[in-house]
Amino acid sequence: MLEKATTPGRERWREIVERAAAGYLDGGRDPKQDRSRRRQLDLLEAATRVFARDGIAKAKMADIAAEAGISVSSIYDYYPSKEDLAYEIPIRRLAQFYGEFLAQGEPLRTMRQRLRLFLEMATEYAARNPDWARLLYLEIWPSVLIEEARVRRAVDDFGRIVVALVRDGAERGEWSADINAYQTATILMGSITHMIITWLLYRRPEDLVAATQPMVDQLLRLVDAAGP
Amino acid sequence: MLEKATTPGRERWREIVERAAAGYLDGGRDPKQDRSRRRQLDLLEAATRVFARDGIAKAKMADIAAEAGISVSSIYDYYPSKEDLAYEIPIRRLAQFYGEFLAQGEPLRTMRQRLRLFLEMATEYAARNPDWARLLYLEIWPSVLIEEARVRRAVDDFGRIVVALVRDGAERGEWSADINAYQTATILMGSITHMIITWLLYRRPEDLVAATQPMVDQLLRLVDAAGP
Amino acid sequence: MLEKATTPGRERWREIVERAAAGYLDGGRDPKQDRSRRRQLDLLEAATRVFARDGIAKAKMADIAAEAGISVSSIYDYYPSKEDLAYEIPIRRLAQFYGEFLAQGEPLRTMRQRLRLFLEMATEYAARNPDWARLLYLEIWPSVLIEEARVRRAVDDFGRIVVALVRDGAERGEWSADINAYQTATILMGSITHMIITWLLYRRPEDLVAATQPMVDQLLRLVDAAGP
Amino acid sequence: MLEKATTPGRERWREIVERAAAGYLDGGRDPKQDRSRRRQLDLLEAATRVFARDGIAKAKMADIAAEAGISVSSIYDYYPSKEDLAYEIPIRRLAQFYGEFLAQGEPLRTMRQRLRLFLEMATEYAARNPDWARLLYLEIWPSVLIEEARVRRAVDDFGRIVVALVRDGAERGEWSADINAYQTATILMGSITHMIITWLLYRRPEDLVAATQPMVDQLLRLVDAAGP
DNA sequence: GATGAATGAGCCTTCATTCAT
DNA sequence: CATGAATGAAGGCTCATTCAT
Repeated sequence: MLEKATTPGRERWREIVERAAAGYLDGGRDPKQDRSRRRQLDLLEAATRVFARDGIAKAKMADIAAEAGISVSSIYDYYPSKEDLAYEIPIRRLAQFYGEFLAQGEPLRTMRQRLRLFLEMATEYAARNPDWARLLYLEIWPSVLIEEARVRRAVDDFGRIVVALVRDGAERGEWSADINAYQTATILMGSITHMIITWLLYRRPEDLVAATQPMVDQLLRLVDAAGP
Repeated sequence: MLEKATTPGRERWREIVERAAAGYLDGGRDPKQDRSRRRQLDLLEAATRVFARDGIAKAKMADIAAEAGISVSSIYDYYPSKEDLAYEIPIRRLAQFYGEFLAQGEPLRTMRQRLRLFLEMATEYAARNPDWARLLYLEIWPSVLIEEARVRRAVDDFGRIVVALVRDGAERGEWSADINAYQTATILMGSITHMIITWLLYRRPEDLVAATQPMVDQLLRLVDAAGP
Repeated sequence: MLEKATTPGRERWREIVERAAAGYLDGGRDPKQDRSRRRQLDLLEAATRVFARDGIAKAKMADIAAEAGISVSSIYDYYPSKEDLAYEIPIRRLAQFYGEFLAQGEPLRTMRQRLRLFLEMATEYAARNPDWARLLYLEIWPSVLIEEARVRRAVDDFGRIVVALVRDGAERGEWSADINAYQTATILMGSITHMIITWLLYRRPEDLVAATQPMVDQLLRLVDAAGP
Repeated sequence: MLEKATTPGRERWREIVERAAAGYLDGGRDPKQDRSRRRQLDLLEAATRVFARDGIAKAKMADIAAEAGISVSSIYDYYPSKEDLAYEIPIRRLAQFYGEFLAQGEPLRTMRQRLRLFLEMATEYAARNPDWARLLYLEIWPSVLIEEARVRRAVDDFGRIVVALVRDGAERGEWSADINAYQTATILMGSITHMIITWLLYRRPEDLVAATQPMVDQLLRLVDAAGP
């Protein structure tokens, strides 16, 4: 088992995260279009704010354009529809998030550390980007209606990564091999997610990041103690 | 301490649940209007289905009317607007849920049992009423836009009850008095909620209720082991 | 001329007024239906208030029913449509008004007196029944849309009577035979009507009836002085 | 006079008319938007026709759009609601009318002439713009419901101007200083208004403008002869 | 490349009217 | 008789999307 622990095949998490992080590398930049790039990013940020505030369904293209300081019809130069615009945001943001996790998680030694990192990064990212967090946790995540495959996959990767980390840790012997990875991942993700949502809705706890740490401690203890 | 265990002051949960369950006792029924009552219930169920399927924002009154087998304008005999119709559903359903929990939880001996009951009832109720669950967990819960106080309160009571149960258990000495009730409640609720949402979105795990039990076991072990 | 002054043929006004006043004698009362009669009158008064307040086009049957203390569908026992209800009011009221004028005007000696009576009665009636006056002067009179012949006729009789009085006075030698009856009637009616409308809209002058008298004096001087 | 006769203080009418005429000078035109201006004017004229025909309350936006040859939603590019559209018409038209009166009335020598001008202009304007006249005299003027301050003021200015002219004439010694300006104005306005309304409703007299002149003669004789 | 202008499709809501009881 | 209950028809308004300039 120990040998196996070093087998590349076992590093499920890396594989998943790498693919997830690659999601946004969909084209080189045309230097001529840098100004256009900038506009597009402004647009995405403006859209994030408006979607977060009004919800995707009720958000108006006119409001987004105003927020971005461009004309409504210009939006259609970048995205063919409101939906496409809305979906581009999680695709990019999540890919970026996964990329950051990859960079910071790679040097770490244990899965336990990576698990902690992942959970804490999630809250930190949310705390730093509350509009985006609202959009992700309150709009996109729960949306039954989103069928766009790339969005679905990007969101699902979140859970897959946690499951992979738990499994990888088990295989490496960091905790019981009998651990129910799926169930444990549900607890980890659900707890973090719930805390973030509560913060988004009620601003409680006041300091989201600070409150996360002890909870992660408690959650990791659960992992350590995990039986079947 | 043991005597205190029976002191009314300690039974926070009862107080909260009783008030929450009373939410729907807002009027006796006029026997003459039984037919009307029936229509109204049909309407609420039809609305639940449509809201669950399309989301509140995108749901059409015409679809609801068709689903209920009545005319659109008849809906307005019962509710003054789409919003009001949408809000009536969680208000009633949650009150009913709290009422059932009160009835089943009262005879129990320990808070631990009540905690388990509450969490398991949540998944059972969701499994039995998937449309309603979709509406609650995917639409109403995450909605930033709902400001109607009664809805807000009914939803918030969910968390309040879990916190109260944890606290009551601590005071009765069922677990460490140092337990961080709020954090623990976050974990409990988040885990259950996350599992339900995952089931609603992906039908995984296949048997929601069966999958819940071991997770609740694991969660309760967490409570038992809880330190500060 | 004097003989002619007493000739019945000359008394145009009487003929017109008598026919106009007869408008409401459209049926004897069935003693059994006295209660129903009462209800109907209540309804008409309630409708007058609501029509005066909201305008005929915007008035709602529901409001009228509420104001009358009956059910909406009961209204349809009396009148087949909102329009019919609205039109019944001026038909009755005007006939009643013409009847009163006939009674009070008959004993008078001169057309000048009758003219004065008619103009003053118009303001008095308006002052005493402001709701009805609003309905007549602000809704029915200016309405292009009313095509119901009986209403049209009842309203038109108002002008016809004034013209007839002017003509009769001329024939009786009370003023110049060269008087332009139509033009003079326009001035008389327009002035009175305008004063009433101003009062209805702005409550100015405060005392409508008191303000009318000097104006009628001035108007009659005009008649006296009338040339072609 | 003699100079004093020209003293600003006395020229009440000028002050009122100038302010009233200024109502529509609410912005220079952006030359780039000339096409848009044109559309807007077309729209206003189409709306005038439809409002005149069906009444404001019963007029349909769809009909107005069809009449103007544009789409319904385009109307909302110009005016936020049917009411706003309806109110813009009298505001503009009346300001324009007051402006024309100012231009033509200024060079005149006597208030008597101005009074005649004003009354005759009113009928001429109505005869030339029967749709607008219908809207003003049959819909807006009598409407109890219009509370928009600018409309109210524009309409009220009509009466205020007549009163001012009568007063100014009295002060200049053109007629008795004891004249009851308010009552006289009521007669003048009421007569003209009544004649116009009669013409609008029944097309009688056939030639409105021609019929007006002798009536104004008669009315001015009344002013000349006015006592208290 | 950017946008002002225009629109069609659609949806919520209102309300006069009907009818079974 | 009286009415509660139900509805069809209609209309104001919104808004994502298109397109000529």
